[in-house]
Amino acid sequence: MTNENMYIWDKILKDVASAASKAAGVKVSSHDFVAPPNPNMGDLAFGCFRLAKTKKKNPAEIAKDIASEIKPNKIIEKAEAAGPYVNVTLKIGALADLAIKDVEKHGEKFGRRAKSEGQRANELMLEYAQPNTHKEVHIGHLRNFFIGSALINLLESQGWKVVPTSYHGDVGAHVSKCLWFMVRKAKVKDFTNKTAEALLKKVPAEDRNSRYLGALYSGASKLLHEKPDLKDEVSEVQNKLEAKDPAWTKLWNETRKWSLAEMKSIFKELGVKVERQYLESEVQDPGQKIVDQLLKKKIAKKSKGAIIVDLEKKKLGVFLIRKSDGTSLYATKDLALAQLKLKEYPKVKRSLLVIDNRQDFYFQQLFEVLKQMGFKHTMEFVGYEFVTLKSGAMASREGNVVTWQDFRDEVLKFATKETKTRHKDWSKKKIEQTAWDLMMGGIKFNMLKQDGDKAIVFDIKQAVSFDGDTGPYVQYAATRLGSILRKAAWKGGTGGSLSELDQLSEKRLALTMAQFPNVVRAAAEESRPSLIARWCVEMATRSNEFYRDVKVLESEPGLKKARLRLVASARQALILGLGLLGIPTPEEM
RNA sequence: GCCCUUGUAGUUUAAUGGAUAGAACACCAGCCUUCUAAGCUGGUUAUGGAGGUUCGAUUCCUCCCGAGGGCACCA
Repeated sequence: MTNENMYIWDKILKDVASAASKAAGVKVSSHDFVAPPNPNMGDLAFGCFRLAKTKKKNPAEIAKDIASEIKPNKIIEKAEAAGPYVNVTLKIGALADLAIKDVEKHGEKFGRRAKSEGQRANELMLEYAQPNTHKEVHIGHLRNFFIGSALINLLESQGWKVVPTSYHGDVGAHVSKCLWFMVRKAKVKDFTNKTAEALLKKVPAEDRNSRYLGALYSGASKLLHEKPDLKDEVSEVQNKLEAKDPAWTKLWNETRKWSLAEMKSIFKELGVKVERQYLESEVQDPGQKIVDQLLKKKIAKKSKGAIIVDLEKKKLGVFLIRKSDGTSLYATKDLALAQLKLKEYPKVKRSLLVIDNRQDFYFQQLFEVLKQMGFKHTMEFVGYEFVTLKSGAMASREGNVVTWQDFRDEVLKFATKETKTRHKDWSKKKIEQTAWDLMMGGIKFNMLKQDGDKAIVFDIKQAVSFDGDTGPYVQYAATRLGSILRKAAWKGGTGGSLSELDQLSEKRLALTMAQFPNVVRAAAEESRPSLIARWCVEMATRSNEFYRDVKVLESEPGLKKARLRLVASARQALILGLGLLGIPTPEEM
C-alpha cells in the first residue's frame, strides 16, 4: 500500500512512533503503542520497559526524557510521562478532521485493503455450511454459517479472492434410516418404482421439508432403539441405495431435492454465500478409488479387515479410510473431496475449513494423509466450540433440536412486538422489514460477539434480548445518527470547520472510527469476527455519548456542518462494521 | 488411560507479559416539553487451587481440581 492510500490511523501511528524513535534514540515501532487504560491519560501510550533493559536505566526516567523530547505538532497536542509510560494526547480538531476525511475519501471501501502485487493472484477456498440433507437446519449450524460468512467478508476485504463452498451429507446411515422409516410407516408392502412414486405423491406440499424428514429420522432412531433387530432392514436399504436400486434411488432423489431446496432458501435468508455446493454422493465412488491407490502406494494398509493409514509415527493414531464391509465412510469421501476441489480450483493455494472443534483431531489426520498423497497447498482448520442446549447436545436422532425456523420466528415475534409499541403509525410492511433486520442483527451478533473457543449454551432469553452488547444496540446507534442527518436534510458535502471540533466525545468517536481498518485487518488475520463485533459495540457507545453531549442541529453553521460530516462518517463506519458480520442496518427502528 | 480445548463478578464475557482486571445482562438509584429512553449517568460484585519463571503473570511452566470434547468401522 502506498503512502497515499494509507489509512489515517496507520499514518498517525507512524508519525507518533517516529517522533518517539527520535526522542528515544532507538527505533520505536507503531506496534509498541497501545491505548492508555483511561481516556483522560491520553490517546496513545508507550511503555518504556524494554528500553529500560537495553539502556539499563529506570523506565520512569526514560519515559520522562522521551516525553520532554516529543514536541507538539499538527496532530500531537502533548506528551507526558506517567510512571514508566509516555502518554501522547492528540489534538481533537486535527484528529476529527483527518478521520472524517479518511472515511469520506474511501466511502464504502473504508477498511478494505488491496493485496500487494505478489499476492494478488491468490485465491482462497473457504468451506463452511455443512448441514446434512434429510435433517433440520438447527441453531447448532448457525454459528458455523455466521463465522464462515463473516470470514468470507473479512478475507475479501483484505484482498483475497474467496471461493466459498459448502458440503452436505446426502448419503449414509441417516438417509437410509429416514427412508426406511418412511416406507415402513406407510405400510407399503411391495416397494417398487410405482409405489415409491405413489408414496411421494401422498406427501402434502407443505410437508416436503426437513421438518418432515427429520421427524422420520428421529422416529426411525427411536424405533431402532426399541427393536435393534430391525437394523438389518436398514442395512438392506443402504445396500440397495448404494447399488442404485431404482425405487429406493427415486425416493432418495426426490426427498433429497426437498432438503436441498429448503437449504437453498435458508442460505439465502441467512446470507450464506456458496459458489460450489459439494455433496457426499459425488465423492463416494472416487473416494474408494483413492483408497485403492493408497493401498497400491503402501500409504494405506489392511488392519482388522478394514483399510487404515497408520499415523502413529506422527502421533496421530490410525486413520480409518474403508470399513471392513468394504463401504465408505466420512474419511473416504473427504479424501476425494480434497482432490476434487483442487481439480476444480487449481489456482487455490490456501484452503480454510470452518468446522467445530470436535473434529480437530480428525482433520489433523486428514491433512497428514493428504500431505502424504502430495498435497502442497496449506489447509487451515478454523475451529469453534459448538452450541448446546441447557439439556445437553442437540441431536436430530433425539428429536431435541431447535430449528432455525422456530428460533427465527420466536425472535421475530419479539422484534415485531417491540417495534410495534414504538411506532404505532408505521405500516405493516415497514414494521415487518424492521423487525426482520433486528432479528438478524440480534441473532447474528449474539453468536459472533464472543471468540470461537468458548462453548455456547443456548439460552433463548438471552438470545432475544436487545439491550446492551447486542446487534440491535449497534443498529440503534446507527439509526439515531441517521435520524440527525434526516432532520438536517443532509445530502453530503464538504466544508464546515472540521478542525474546530473540540468536544471530548467527538474526539473519542473520531478515534474509534479511525481505528476501524486496523480492526478489520486483525480480525481477518486472526480469523476472529468477534473483534469486529466488539469494535461495533465500542463505536455504538461512542456514538451514543456523542449523541448525548453534542446537540448537532443547534450548533453554529460552520460547526454544524462539521458535525454532520462526523455523524455521516460514523454512521457509514457502523454500517460497514455490521455489514462485515452480515447484519443489515435499518433506516429507522 | 492418553490427547485437545476450557475455567475471570450471580450470569454471558474482554484483556496473548505491563498502568487502578474492561464490558454487558441481572439488581439498586437517577435522567424523556430538548436530534428516537432498543439510550444515558451512578452504585454493588470477579482471575478454580498450590507452587515456579519474571522488575512485573488472567496471560508462560509444573502439579492438583472442575467442565466440555476426541482417541478404528458414526458423521
